[in-house]
Amino acid sequence: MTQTKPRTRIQEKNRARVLDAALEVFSQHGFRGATLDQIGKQAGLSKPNLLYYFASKDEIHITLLEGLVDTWLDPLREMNAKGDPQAELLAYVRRKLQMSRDYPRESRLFAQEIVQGAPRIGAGLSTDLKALVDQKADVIRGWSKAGLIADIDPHHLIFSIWSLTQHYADFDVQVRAVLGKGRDPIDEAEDFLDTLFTRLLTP
Amino acid sequence: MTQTKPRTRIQEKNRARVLDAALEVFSQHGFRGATLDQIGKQAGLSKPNLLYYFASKDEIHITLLEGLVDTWLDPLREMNAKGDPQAELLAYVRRKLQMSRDYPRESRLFAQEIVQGAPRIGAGLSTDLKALVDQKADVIRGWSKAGLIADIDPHHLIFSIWSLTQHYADFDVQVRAVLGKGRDPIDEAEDFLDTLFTRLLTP
DNA sequence: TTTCTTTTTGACCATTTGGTCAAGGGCAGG
DNA sequence: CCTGCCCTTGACCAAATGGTCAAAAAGAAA
Repeated sequence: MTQTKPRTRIQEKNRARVLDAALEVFSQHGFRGATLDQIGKQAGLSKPNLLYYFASKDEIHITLLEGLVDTWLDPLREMNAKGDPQAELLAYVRRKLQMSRDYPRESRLFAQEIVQGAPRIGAGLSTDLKALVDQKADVIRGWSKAGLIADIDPHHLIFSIWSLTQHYADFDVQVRAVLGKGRDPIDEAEDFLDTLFTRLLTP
Repeated sequence: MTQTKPRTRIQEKNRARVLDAALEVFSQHGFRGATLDQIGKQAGLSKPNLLYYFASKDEIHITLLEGLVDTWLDPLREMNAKGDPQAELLAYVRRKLQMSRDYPRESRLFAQEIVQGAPRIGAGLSTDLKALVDQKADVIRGWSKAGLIADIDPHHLIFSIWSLTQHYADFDVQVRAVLGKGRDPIDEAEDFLDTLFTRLLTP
C-alpha cells in the first residue's frame, strides 16, 4: 500500500516532487521506457534518494495510477441526475475537455496503461469503474425514456465523451501537426464538441 | 531504409513472421517494454536469427510503423469528392471502425507512438498526413458551403472520426470491462456511430 | 556542543538486454 | 559426393538499469 502519512515537511515535499517528475517521464516514455535516473534528474534527486522515498520504480508507478483513477472520474461523478439533462451532459463534456487541457500528462499516462491492457489497474475497471458508469448510464437511460434527450445507448455515449475529449490530450502532437501552428486545438474543440453533443442529444 | 526485395522464399516468409510477432509484442508492451527474446519466441526464431533478418530492434519498429501509416490512411483516401457527401462520410466511419476490429494491434502500436510524441514518425505528420487531411478537409468544407451537410469544422470532424473509431481498438479492455461480458462493442458501436454522425452531419 | 534522527550519496552488485561472431547445418547445382 | 551459399544458433560481450548499503551530511533536540 501507499504511505498515506508523510511524517516530515521535507518528505511531503520530496514525495510530491518525485511523483511529478515520474508523471512527466512515464507519460512520455511509458513505464518500461522510463528510467530511475531520468526521473531523478527531473526531480532534482539522486537515484538512491528516490528509492529512499519510494521502495521501487513499481511503487512510484502504482501510486501515480491509484491517485489518477479517482481524479479522472470526478467529472462524471459530478453529473447530477436532478439537473437539466442536456445541460448536465454538456457540462460533463466541458469538464472532461478541460482536464485534457489541464492534465495532459495524466491523460497520457492513463491512456498508455489502458492501451497496454491495463496490467496494473485491470481489476478496478470491471468493479469500481463499471459500477460508476452503470449507475450514470441508468440516469441517462432515464432521461432518454422521459424524452428529455434523444434515445441513444448511454454506455456508448459515455465512451464517445471519453474518446472525443481525451483525444486532444493523448493525440496532441498529431492534432497540432494537422491543424498547423497558430491554432488552439482545445479552444476549437470546445465549440465543435458543443455542437456535436447538442445535435446528438436533442430529441 | 527498408529492404524492399526479399531474395528468397524463406526470407520473405520469415521477415513477415518477425513483423507479425513484433506487432504483437510492441503493441502490447510498447517499444522499450518489448524484448527481442519475446519477439523471437513469438515468431519461433532465436534472437540472433531475428537479427539476421533485421539489423536491429529499431529497424523492426521503423519498418512496422512505415508500413502502418499508409494502410492507416487508406480509408480516408478512398473518400470520394464526387459521391454523396453524407454517404461518403458515413462509409468512411464504417471503414475506419472496421479497421479497429480487424487491426487492433496496428491501432495500438500507432496510438502508443503518437501518445509518446511521435518520436519516430513525427516528421511525416506535419507533411504527408497534414497534406492529405487538408485536402480532404477542403472537400468537406465544399460540401458544407453547398449546404449538403451541416456547417462544421472539417478538421475536427476528421479528428472525431479518428477518436471515436480508434477508441474501440485502443481502449478495448476498458470498453469491455464497462460493458460486461456478452456484448460485442464494435457491433454496437456501428449503430451508435451511424446515429451520431447522421445527426451531426444532417444540415 | 553533543546526541540522535532524518536525508543524501558514491560505490557497488546482479540482471536484463541489444547486439556480435564464429562455427555448424541445410540445401541446390554440378 | 562435392562445392558454395543461405540460414541458424550457442556462447559471449558491453552497456544499461533497478536496486542495495555503508557512511557521510544535515537537521532537530538537548
